[in-house]
Amino acid sequence: MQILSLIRDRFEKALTGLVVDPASHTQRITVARDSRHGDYQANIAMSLKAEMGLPPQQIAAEIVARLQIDDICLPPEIAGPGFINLKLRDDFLATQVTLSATDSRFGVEAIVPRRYVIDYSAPNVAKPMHVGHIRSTVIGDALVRILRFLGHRVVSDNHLGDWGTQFGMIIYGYKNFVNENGFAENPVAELSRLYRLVQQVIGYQDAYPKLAKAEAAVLDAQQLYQAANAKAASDPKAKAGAKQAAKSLRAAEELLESLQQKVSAIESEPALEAIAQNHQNLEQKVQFETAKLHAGDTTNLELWNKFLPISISEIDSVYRRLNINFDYTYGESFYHEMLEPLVSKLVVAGMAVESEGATCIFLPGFEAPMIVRKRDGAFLYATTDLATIEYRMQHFQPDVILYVVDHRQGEHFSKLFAAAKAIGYENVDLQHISFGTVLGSDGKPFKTRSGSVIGLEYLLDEAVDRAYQAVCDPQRLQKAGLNMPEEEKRHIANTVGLGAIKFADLSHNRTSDYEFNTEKMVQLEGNTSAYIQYMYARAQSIMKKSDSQISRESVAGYSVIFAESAERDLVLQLLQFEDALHQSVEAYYPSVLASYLYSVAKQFAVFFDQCPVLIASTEQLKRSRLAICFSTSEVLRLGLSLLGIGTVDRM
RNA sequence: GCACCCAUAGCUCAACUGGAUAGAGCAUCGGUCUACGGAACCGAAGGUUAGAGGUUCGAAUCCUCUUGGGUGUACCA
Repeated sequence: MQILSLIRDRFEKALTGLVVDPASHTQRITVARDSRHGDYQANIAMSLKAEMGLPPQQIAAEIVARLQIDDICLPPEIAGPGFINLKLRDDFLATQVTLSATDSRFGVEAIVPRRYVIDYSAPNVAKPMHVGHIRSTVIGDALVRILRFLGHRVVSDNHLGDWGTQFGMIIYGYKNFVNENGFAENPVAELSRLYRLVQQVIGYQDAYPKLAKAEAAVLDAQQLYQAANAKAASDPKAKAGAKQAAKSLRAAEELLESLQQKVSAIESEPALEAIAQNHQNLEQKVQFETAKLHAGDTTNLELWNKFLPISISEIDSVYRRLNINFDYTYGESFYHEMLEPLVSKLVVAGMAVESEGATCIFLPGFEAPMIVRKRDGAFLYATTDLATIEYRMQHFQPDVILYVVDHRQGEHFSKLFAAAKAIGYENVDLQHISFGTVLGSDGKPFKTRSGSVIGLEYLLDEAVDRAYQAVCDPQRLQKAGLNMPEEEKRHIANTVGLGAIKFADLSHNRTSDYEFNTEKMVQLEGNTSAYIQYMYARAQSIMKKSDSQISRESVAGYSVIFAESAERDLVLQLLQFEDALHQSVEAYYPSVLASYLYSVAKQFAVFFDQCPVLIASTEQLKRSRLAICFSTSEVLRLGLSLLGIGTVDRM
């Protein structure tokens, strides 16, 4: 039962014959922001002033007169400049909540399905996963779950980076620097070491020749800065120039510092320095290995086949912990054979042309073209992405393809989507579900103090450890009267810790950057999953203690009554579950569902505080409150599960 | 240089996409309860929504400019 759409339907009927396009106005009916204005509000009349040429209050009165809604609401009230305020009838709320509680989907109805392909997570194989991979993975997974629950047909696809330069790096690294014993003992760690080693040396070789120039640039910038400052002192108009100069100076200094870091990382270790000396132009050598792999070189292909499962098993272990599954994992390599024919086809059709030796698609509105084949004949990720669209259209016939990828690739996707349209894919809705950066507490991209990235597994471990300490603190458990075996404690810590990481991510508006702070997110108070999980556990505990056996089958016999306002407030929120789901996928913001669940949990805490259940004044009231506990549990458990977060019966 | 994004309470974030007195959580201060597990509940304080104009019944939200930050920018992904 979607209350909002029910109300909108009634308004649409009332507006029919009154205005030109009734449906377009009903979007302006929303949950009341302030409960003093009722439960829902319609902000329609004001915007109809121009169309109807009447004062908004009069329009509102007209609408209300035509509105048939008394089976759901109390008589509507008109307020302020023409708001129509609605308050739902108590008997309606009571009936609906019982009805929902008897349903395993809490009354959420399946809708006309659309076909979705959701492209998310997409880590680079052979590079260790880090905190940056959390967002795509967790947001994508939540969208898959919610859309599926609503009845859509969803294909989840992990577009693994399994064919890129990083393989050239570990192939070269393996051929030249492998520690055989280390590889035999722990291949994942050894590959990761090789990757870092090669990356460091390339970084060094790239940075070293630039050092002198960067030093000079800093000196120049300093001079310019001083000159500009001197000028600004006498001439206020030159102030902007001085600021600009300060900015340039800072940029030059930062560049120099990062170069120096790369250089000293190698020079501080003689072994690394020797490698750098003995393997000049490593970047080109690595590119050569990559090119050989792409060309089908037997040795490199064998190595690729050897390394791939190793890296994938590591990634899979992260997915297993996070309980994330994909329908398909078609990595870049999967599309490899399709690139050449695709580019040829585009060239023949005249859609791709040669420019400066590269094969390009020029797109109106973009300065630079989309390059689909490099001068040296190699293909790029743009090529793969186009081939991927083609493949998905042929095999999945989606109405929508969502790319859950960080915002820095915004321009790439605008180009890709324009190109896809240009080559004939006009009937698919392509959307870049972009998200912000994960920051450290210094407001900069999340890294260790020394600048290296932190492994994802480590962060998961940390969250679980902290959760264990907080939730399974012996004193706390004793005070709560909870006696549990070690195994259960670990299970709880796992559910709470991993939930905390997911929830911290999902509760933020995806387009904002957010600060990653394990300490805070597992602090287990405030806007965290632990708080919600805790409220769920408390509701479970009450039901367990009652002698009546409430269940989905029996709850129909527990009619709901409102003795306190806390009960009505909670029930109203529970019935907005379906609205929250629809709203969260409307523009693909899982954060809408996350904050809905938090406010339900908070509302339950109020109910819990003010409405004794087991010792309620009458048996009827006790049964009503049990039904409310049951319904709350259902919504919290279901809702969290749609975010990929679990619950436990006690914690 | 050009393009896109951002700036909201001391801190971390919301604000249903133009609605009524901008809300939560931390932190601070004060209060409640011999009720179902004190990770509880209630209250106070905290804001010229970076600044200046504009659009209209109405702006944190849309437009213009200014300031400060981030990101991307022809052969990496």
